Amino acid sequence: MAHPSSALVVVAGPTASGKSALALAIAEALGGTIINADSMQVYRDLSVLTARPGAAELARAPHRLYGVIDAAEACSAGRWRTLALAEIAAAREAGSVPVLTGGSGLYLRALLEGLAPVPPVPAVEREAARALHAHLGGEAFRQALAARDPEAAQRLAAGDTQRLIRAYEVVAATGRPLADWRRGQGPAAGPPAAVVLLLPARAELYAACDARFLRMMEQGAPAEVAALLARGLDPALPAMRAVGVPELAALLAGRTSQEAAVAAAQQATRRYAKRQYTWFRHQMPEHGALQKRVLAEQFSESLPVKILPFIRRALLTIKT
RNA sequence: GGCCGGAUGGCAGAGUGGCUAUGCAGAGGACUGCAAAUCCUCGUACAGCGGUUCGAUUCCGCUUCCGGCCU
Repeated sequence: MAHPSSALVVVAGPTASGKSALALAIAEALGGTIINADSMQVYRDLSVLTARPGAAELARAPHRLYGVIDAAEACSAGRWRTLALAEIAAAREAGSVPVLTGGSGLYLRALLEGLAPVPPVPAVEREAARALHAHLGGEAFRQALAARDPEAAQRLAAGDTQRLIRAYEVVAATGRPLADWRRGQGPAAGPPAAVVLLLPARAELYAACDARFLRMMEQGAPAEVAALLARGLDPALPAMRAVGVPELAALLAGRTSQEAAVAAAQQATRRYAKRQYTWFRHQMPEHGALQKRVLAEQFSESLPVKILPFIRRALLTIKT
């Protein structure tokens, strides 16, 4: 027997804003299932460093998509979306409200707005694009792209390696520019949702970021990184580039002091949080099937009480 | 007390008689399949007061402060 509403709950916000705690409180109150929407918490090898929920939290509500992918693999917005849709369906099947939480804006958007139906680009094609970029350099590569996708070449900066390569591999593999694929799709709205956005004051959040990293150090972050490094994986893999991994790797290699490594990791966290603010302020989907509430504060014991009425109401009134 | 060397944007650190680096921090922004990623943009700062000069952050003097050495 399914839950009366087919809407889902989304708790978003920058790192260390307390979204996991809020999501947990909401899931407990509604009998929901927490589904991870964080690009780094999906990796099995990263637990302490990504502030993954611990045993105590896991016992309070079902958690899905945490630590389900090996660090040797690269997740992606598309792959995550497929996994998330399956988990959402499974939760509903079980009569549980899906509560999505995580700081990866692109993932949330892919879910809430849909993704252009670009067919998967074959690995050979991707490798070819990367090799060509490495060979030509940014500006010449951009010009090479202009021959096939003038619009993208015009829009992207020569230094924007990642997007340049993506645009190139898509035209190369499909014969159609990325923007073309997007147009074909239209404004495909995803599932209806009640969205809670946590945007605490900057100084307050930065302090929380700093304190949390110190806690991670005590909880064994260096050992976690040591174990990851021992696998000898490609340093270009996403998991290898998570905040704290390069910094602690430098510490373990004796290239820096503990104090410097911690400071660098804290700073990387703050920068990441800053980018998340910009994203959540301007890029979060807005459409008819979404009801959004923005809270300018961090998680606190009183927050769930404050926000639950909105969520309950939204779940009942959202058109499905 | 004397001699010498410094004083540059939040920090580090170049430099020049007119066009006022750079790095880091910080801020704003972009963002459709590696997103904890990948990028873009943003700062007349030259210790104070006089003087020289068409023009001083750059030259000179004094003051203050900071270092070093000497007594």
